[in-house]
Amino acid sequence: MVPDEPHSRAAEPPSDASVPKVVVSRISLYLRELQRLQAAGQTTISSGQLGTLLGFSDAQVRKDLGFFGQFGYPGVGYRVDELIHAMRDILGTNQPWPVVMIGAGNLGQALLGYRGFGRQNFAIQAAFDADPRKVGQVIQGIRIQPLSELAATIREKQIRLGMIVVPANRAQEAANDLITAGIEGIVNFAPVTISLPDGIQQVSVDLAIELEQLSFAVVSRLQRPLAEEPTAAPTSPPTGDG
Amino acid sequence: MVPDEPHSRAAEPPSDASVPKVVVSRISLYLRELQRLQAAGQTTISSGQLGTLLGFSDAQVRKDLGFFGQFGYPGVGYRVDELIHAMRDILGTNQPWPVVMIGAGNLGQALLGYRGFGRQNFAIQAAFDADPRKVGQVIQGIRIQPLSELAATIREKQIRLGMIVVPANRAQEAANDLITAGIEGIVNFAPVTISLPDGIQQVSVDLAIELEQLSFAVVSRLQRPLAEEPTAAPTSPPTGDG
DNA sequence: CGGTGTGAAAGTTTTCACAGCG
DNA sequence: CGCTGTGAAAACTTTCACACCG
Repeated sequence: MVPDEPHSRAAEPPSDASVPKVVVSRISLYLRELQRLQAAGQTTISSGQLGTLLGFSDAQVRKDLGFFGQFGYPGVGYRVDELIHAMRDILGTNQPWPVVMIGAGNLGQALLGYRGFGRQNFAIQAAFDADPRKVGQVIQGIRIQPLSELAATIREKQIRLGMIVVPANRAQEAANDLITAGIEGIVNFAPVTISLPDGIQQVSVDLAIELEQLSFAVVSRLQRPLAEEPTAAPTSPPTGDG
Repeated sequence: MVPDEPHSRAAEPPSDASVPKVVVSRISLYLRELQRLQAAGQTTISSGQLGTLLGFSDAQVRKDLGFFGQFGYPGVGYRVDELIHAMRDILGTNQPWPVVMIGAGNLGQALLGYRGFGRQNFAIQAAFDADPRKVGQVIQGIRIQPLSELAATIREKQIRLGMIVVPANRAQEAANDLITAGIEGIVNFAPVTISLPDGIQQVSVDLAIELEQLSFAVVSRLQRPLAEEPTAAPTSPPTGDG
């Protein structure tokens, strides 16, 4: 327990050692669930309830939160709205994040229209494509711009995050363009490894790999003797509003 | 070392304990890189080279492969084509996987046209939507069907994997439909936790969460003192053909 | 040599268990 | 009471280091 700061409850910066990635990914899951509970009118929740909804132990929920501060009330649990605010502070999403996209193909166009970003304070503010036939088109209210305008737009709109949605053989080039323009973090949807300078953050999403992980899970379960597991029925799932 | 099987080199089933998920996800990355190297004409690779291309240690590459069998030649490394074949055996992608999709909105339509699936032997063979205005439309060569036809189609086409690409409030319902129809694994793109019976595999992709992980990484780096890191230039990345 | 495969050591994450609090 | 926050123990993952191989 920290002896100074006798009253503060807010999120502290990750005071000394860095927080494991897997903890941060669970924070996002907690937040998503809490937002759902908030919309359903629930005002407090215990670590045990929250964990059960997501398949984690109560101790894991508490340990994860413990990396960032003290948010709970002994005997009561956590106040949902407070915890949401704290987690958004942790993740940085109490502030808006304008995002730039490179690649306006099939997938890029779908991302331009994806409703899930706005709620977490992300907004694609500009989109670029190397194909002159795409440039000038307006998709989901965003005009596709030529790459020559990338750096100026990023500067003017103060954009810090980029998404790469180009074919694999163009991805490194797109990354280089983003870095040159001063971007600080990249989500890469191209199915290829890209190299970035130190200090630039990246997250990768490879859709085919997600399916591979699933096919592995399916075939490896069949090869295993498959013990216990009494074959539950898919009728009513836990709707989780305690 | 296994004393029997004096000659076999092929992938063994995960003989006793289960393989950590993180190992399987790296296997997918190794495979992706190996396929790129194969296309570039490289025929052998060492654990050190492969690791360097992906940012892992040589020991980690060898340990990961060690979960599944022995694939290397001391003093030489691994034969690229052999290792690709072995990894596809491990992941299950030497066989074709027909896939069913529920939800033909923005994102679903983009996934119907995504070229990256075919190479790993996945093919979306049928797509469904609850909206009668979508039903009957042909998108990327696939006719959108009504949900009433789901079970029959899955049976006829022997489909084992499903993708959920519906809004959050429909996702559990879609999952239940898939389970009832006999699907064995689900990729869930809806931003909500879904409950499945034991034995049904799932993988989740939440696009907003990916961006959250990125914003966390960006803001937490700024709060940290940011030691060392001599600021490399984004000029020529390692193209990796040793 | 150059490189694999693998026990043993080191490091990391999860679970346990309980003092303390409203 | 019921639940948090947190050290300590257990479980797991990564790195080390080296025998062995062609």
